[in-house]
Amino acid sequence: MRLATKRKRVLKSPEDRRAEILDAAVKVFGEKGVSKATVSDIAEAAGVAKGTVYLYFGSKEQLLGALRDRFVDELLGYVADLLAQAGQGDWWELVDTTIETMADFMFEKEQLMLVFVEEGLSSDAAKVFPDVGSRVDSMFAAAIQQGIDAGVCNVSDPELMAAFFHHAMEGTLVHASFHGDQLDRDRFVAAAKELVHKALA
Amino acid sequence: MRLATKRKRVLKSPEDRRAEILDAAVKVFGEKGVSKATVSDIAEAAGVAKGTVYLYFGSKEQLLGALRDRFVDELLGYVADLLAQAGQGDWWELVDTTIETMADFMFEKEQLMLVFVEEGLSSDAAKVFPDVGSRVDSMFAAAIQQGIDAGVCNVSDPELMAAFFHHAMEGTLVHASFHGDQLDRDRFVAAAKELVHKALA
Amino acid sequence: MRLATKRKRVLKSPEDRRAEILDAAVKVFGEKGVSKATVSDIAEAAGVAKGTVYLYFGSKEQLLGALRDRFVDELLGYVADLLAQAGQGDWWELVDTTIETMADFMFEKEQLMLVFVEEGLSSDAAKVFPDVGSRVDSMFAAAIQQGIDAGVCNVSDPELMAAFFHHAMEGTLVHASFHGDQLDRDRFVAAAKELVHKALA
Amino acid sequence: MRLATKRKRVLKSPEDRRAEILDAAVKVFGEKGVSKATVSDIAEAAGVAKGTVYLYFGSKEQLLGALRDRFVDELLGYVADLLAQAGQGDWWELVDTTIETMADFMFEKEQLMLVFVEEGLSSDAAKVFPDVGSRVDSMFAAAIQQGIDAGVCNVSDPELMAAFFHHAMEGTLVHASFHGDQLDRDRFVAAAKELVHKALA
DNA sequence: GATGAATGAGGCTTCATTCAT
DNA sequence: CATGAATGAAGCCTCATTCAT
Repeated sequence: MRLATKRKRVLKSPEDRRAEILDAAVKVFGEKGVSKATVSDIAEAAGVAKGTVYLYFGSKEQLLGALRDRFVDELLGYVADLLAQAGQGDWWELVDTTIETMADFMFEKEQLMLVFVEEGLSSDAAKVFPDVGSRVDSMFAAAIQQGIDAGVCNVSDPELMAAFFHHAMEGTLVHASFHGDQLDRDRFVAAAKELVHKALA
Repeated sequence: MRLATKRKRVLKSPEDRRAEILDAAVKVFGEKGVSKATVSDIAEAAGVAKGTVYLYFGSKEQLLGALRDRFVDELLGYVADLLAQAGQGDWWELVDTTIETMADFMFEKEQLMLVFVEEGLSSDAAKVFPDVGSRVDSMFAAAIQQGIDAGVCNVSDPELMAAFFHHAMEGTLVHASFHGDQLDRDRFVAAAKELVHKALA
Repeated sequence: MRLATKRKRVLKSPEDRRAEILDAAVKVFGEKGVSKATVSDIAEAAGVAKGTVYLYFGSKEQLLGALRDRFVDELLGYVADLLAQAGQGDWWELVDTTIETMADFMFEKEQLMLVFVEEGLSSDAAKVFPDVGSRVDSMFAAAIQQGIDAGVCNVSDPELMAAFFHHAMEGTLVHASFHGDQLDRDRFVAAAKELVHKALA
Repeated sequence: MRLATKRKRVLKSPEDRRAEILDAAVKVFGEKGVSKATVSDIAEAAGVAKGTVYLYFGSKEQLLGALRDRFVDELLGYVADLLAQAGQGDWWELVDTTIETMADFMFEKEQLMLVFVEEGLSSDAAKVFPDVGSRVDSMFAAAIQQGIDAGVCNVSDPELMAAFFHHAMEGTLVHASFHGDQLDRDRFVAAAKELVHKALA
């Protein structure tokens, strides 16, 4: 006689199941780290059996890849929104909007970023998938260059400055997030704006 | 008589052995990532047998801890040098020296930083050992506060600004290092100085 | 509404369904081996869903048993035909007919024999179901004994000789079949007749 | 507190360990069949831990390959002995010696043959490794051809006849072995000689 | 009946750790 | 001290079987 309570068999739409497992993976990877997290952990967090995870994702590695894909998709969504507003104001306004949008995205995807900061280093997947971080840097650098060309701002090394802004925000947030410190969004945005405005002045 | 070739037994002082193993660990952890790296890998890289690693370090986890300890010690050495020069010039000079010193330290310890960025998040060790990153942030924040108090600089949120500076530099360097991009030290220092000077003006 | 294409639901008589699944099982077991073949493979080859296989056969093991039953039934059909002709000619004619009948049966059931040669050894089913091979041996042995009693042939060890004949034919055919060599039926029959005739002379 | 008794750690020469594991593998594969046998079973039968099996053989598949290699080596040893005696007597004497040698080999390697009869069909390894059975057939066929050329024997289809002899002996022995019937060596040899002598007369 | 998503026991394999030599 | 063969817990993954639809 088995002691284990048998999980109630629940059928859901494939999309929902997939999303549930991905959400559980974000949670578990974020909490225990990618390599310490087991597929069992993820299955349990998702409320499904281990085998179900393999029904939707061929392997732990592929599950991570799917996570990355979803992350990129969401980031691109944010970027699209940004670009839509690009023509509607002056350059400094766009800078502020960008900072706020990035901050909001980071706050929202806090845990997922944690996963990729850890996993990105050393994983083979990192070499296969496009590096989202580098893309963001390039976007920022191009925007700064536009400001310089338009004569509204001034900075010697737009590329490095873009990387600095990106990692200043991301690193600070991830670090706080990992240590359990709750960072105030408005305070964060205000400080980031001050940093960027002064540095580009 | 066994046919397997026996490693030449080289007698060394325990300190040297320890250091050799730690160096090998930095190399292997940096290349394969902490969890993918095996104790065998490290032993092989150090030119000793697996058992020998356990003679010097109780476990893989403790080996990582020792690595962290050594890192902190070295960082403190750099900081001590910094403080020794603190009284010898004005505040802005100290800022520049700090930036240069940090940059040099980071460039030198590039690979080791990679290890801790990967491992630091989610590891148990992170909770046990002092968080070096937070210490650096505090140091920076205190220094900025001194500048404000002395009336030589101005910034609304010294704490966040300190964290921004720290992660801007660290994140940019680690990111480049991981992607194999070689960053020029002087260019990096110049950009960092511009960032900090303008942000604190 | 699901996007997955639904298999055309074809209603058939249970007997046909059963036979189709058994045929598919012979094919798949023969190609991949009993243990490497999955129930999914069989279902797919039969053009039904996995669950349907379990509607007709309680388990993979029982499916194999059903296969064996059908094989035995077919073999018995051949044997019945043989016996019907037993009285109609002399003993040597019966021998030739037997060889030809066995050969035809083996050529026809080539793949199925492959399955049982693999599975038969070591399987639990082998202990439960009657050993067809032994039955054939006994039949052969009895026939030889009749020839001896009738004074038309001569051999020291009818039992072993019967086993030899059986395995000579079966082994040669299965071996060729497994290695993909196509064996000519007439050549095979001629050689078998020569073997048996001379050995029993 | 663990209930499992800890195995005493015993160090042996690699050759002995390897041989022990191979012997255990023969036993377990023979008893349970290759696919039903687990690596744990083999380890237990060998009196070692599961990991030890992987220290000597990279995988279950490779263990099987090593078994096959050893089998071939042993068979070749027997063949070498045979050839050494080839020139020393007349052709019929060689035939008898061959039969006896083959019988002895088969009786000795009974269980191992069981393993390969089962495994050979359907395994990928079968395609990679040379097919021992076919080699034996070719050897037999060549020997028969020599007899024909020398005018001492007569048969229409040497190749098929060789295959018949081979499978008659192997099949009968494996079949008996699998069903637990103990076959008398001398009786077996006598019957085999009668079969071959009469068939080749 | 028919389907195939869901389940979970169990197999293969890795590797941190131990300890006889 | 140093070694590396031996160990076994634990993880990834497969697939026979079940059952809601």
